[in-house]
Amino acid sequence: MLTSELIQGMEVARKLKADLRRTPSPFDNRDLLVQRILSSYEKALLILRWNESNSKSQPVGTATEGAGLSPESPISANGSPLRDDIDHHEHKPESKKRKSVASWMDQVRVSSETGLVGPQDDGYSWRKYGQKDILGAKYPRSYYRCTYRNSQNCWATKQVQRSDEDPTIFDITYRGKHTCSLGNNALLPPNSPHQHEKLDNNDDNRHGQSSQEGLPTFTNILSVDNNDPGDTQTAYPFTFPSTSFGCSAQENHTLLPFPLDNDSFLGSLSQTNLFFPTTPESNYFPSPSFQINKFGWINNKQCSESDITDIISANTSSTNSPIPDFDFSLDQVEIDPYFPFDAPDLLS
DNA sequence: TCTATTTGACCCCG
DNA sequence: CGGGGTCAAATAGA
Repeated sequence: MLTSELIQGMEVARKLKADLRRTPSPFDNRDLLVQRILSSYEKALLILRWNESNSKSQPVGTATEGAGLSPESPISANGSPLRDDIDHHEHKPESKKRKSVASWMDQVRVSSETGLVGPQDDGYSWRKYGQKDILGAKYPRSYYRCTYRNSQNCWATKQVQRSDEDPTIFDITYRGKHTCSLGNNALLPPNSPHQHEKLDNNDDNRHGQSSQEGLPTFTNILSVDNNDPGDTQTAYPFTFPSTSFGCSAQENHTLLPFPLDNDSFLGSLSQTNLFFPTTPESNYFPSPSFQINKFGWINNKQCSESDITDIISANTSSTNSPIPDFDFSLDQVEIDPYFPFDAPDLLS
């Protein structure tokens, strides 16, 4: 039933899309918004299917493909990205058995307009601790850990890998949950502005200035890692706030048209607090404009997971502006569908 | 002087 | 043995 309901909603959204195309509107965003709605449905369906057949293979397949996750992206590809996590529990890494920590991937696309950057902030403060050339990858992978690892025992880490095929896309794999104040609050403003830049610089600069990339567009993709044992997955509740949230948060912004209420689906989204759980962050949004249109926006994602390894990917977006990530519930995984796939249309 | 990044070495694991 | 992830000394920047 859920599936059929989703399909139905998707169909309606498609009709709306077609209808919108017939009638020019002042809002350019409309089409984009509709596309996002569709993407959310697609993701929901994918997830649903995935859970049903969580067995083994990648569930995500379809979804991601659209997104453009590089199939080969090391991250996703690896069979066991999960393994790596570090033990949170014990601060000491030594334990041989690593407990799996939740991990999820985000893809961020930066369009190059401006030149800045690479992937951006997700609102947390990260410290780079390594960079490696990855076999088969054109660009090196950068490793970051939470700046507050020592001071607050926050063991969250992330890896940033620029996509070979599309240098404007960065695959970001997050591992572990933030236990630092930023994480808890979810969203404190990123205190350190520097980080943003750095992030970008690193990856980009070295290898080719990516800096060209600007901010603006991103795509997010959701990917799920299969690695996990199927069970876990099922466990997660997925919520997709994504798209909506960007909008919702900023309500005023242009995007208004966003129909949150209608669908159950959307409705659910709205529920998710993800977005602004703590409110304060809302302020952060970079700029008012930062919404969907052009600038970056932000997405967050989070997931938390229990001990099982899981990976979920969500999207992140990047923009220069600081954006907070929201962490919230651990139990749930949240995914932002922001834009699900890179639908070419959408972008640009 | 302090903090963050760079980068080669080291370690673990398949 | 080699790849991927992390460490940590050296270095850069504020």
